[in-house]
Amino acid sequence: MGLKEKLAGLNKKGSTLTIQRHAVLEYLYENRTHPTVEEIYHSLKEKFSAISKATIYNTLEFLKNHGLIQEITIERGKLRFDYEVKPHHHFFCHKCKHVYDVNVEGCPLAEKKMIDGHKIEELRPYIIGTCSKCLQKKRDSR
Amino acid sequence: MGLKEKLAGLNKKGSTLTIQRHAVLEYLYENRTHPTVEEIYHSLKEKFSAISKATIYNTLEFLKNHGLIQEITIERGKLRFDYEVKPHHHFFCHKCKHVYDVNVEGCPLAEKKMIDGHKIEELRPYIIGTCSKCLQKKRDSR
DNA sequence: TTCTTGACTTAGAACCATTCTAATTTTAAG
DNA sequence: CTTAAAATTAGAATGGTTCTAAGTCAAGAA
Repeated sequence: MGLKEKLAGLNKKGSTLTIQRHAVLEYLYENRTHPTVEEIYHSLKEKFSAISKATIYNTLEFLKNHGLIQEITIERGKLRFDYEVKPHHHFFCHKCKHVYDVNVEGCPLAEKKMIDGHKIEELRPYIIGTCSKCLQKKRDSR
Repeated sequence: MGLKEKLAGLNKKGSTLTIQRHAVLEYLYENRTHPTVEEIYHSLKEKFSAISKATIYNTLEFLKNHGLIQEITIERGKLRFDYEVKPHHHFFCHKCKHVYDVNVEGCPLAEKKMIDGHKIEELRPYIIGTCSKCLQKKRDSR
């Protein structure tokens, strides 16, 4: 979904499209690297020197609850966020700490609403390993 | 794999099977509820009043590196551990905070070693939602 | 057995990501 | 313009995890 479309969806009664919210969503739109909260905060701090970390957290929670962004908890004790909400797998390289999107065809959970009587609300298919770049570095260093 | 088998594997040179390590592994063997570090610590504290939290963390790391237990990072900012290391999906209920094992047949990643040039070392297929018990409670309260 | 060395454990401090709080500012509605 | 609700802010508080330095234990060497 485009940025304008998502922004438009926020201008409904009960919610306000503030400059801060606009900025956070726009940042995620432009940076598809699955940034951490810290990264988002530091970048926005340059534009909006008064912005507070609490606002970043509040805004990310707000955007998530409106289904506009996705939370990623792939790395120990650190939150990351993704502009793309369509279900897809994430790969985390424990060497360089990068998160990659990966496409997995034929996931049997893709369309499921329930499993074992539990209601499925969100899929978080995480894969941990060493990414192609780090594998290459290891080869080069031999 | 049985408890005795795993314990036996620890009595090799370079590593020591201490009382604490034995206790942690045994606790996980007996408690398949995907306990948090805090839960493990509190329970073992009753038996071994001198045991330290650092030991719990060290031991869990140690057991994980020996492939004897599995780390679960399904809940924001909290580690959980699982005696079972065979790949299986986990379901987290955001209402009651319980983690359930679920069996998913036909996962296309099950046997894969690589994806997009990245080396797969661990699968963490997490599902978030509302569990059957919490769904039932909601129904009852209407 | 005793000695020595390295591995392990301990208590508590430090760290750091996240959440909370209270005050202030902004927005929307009347 | 006024008012009330919502949003933002700075900084404190929280809480899970990691680090540190000191002490303890275990295994191999003599």
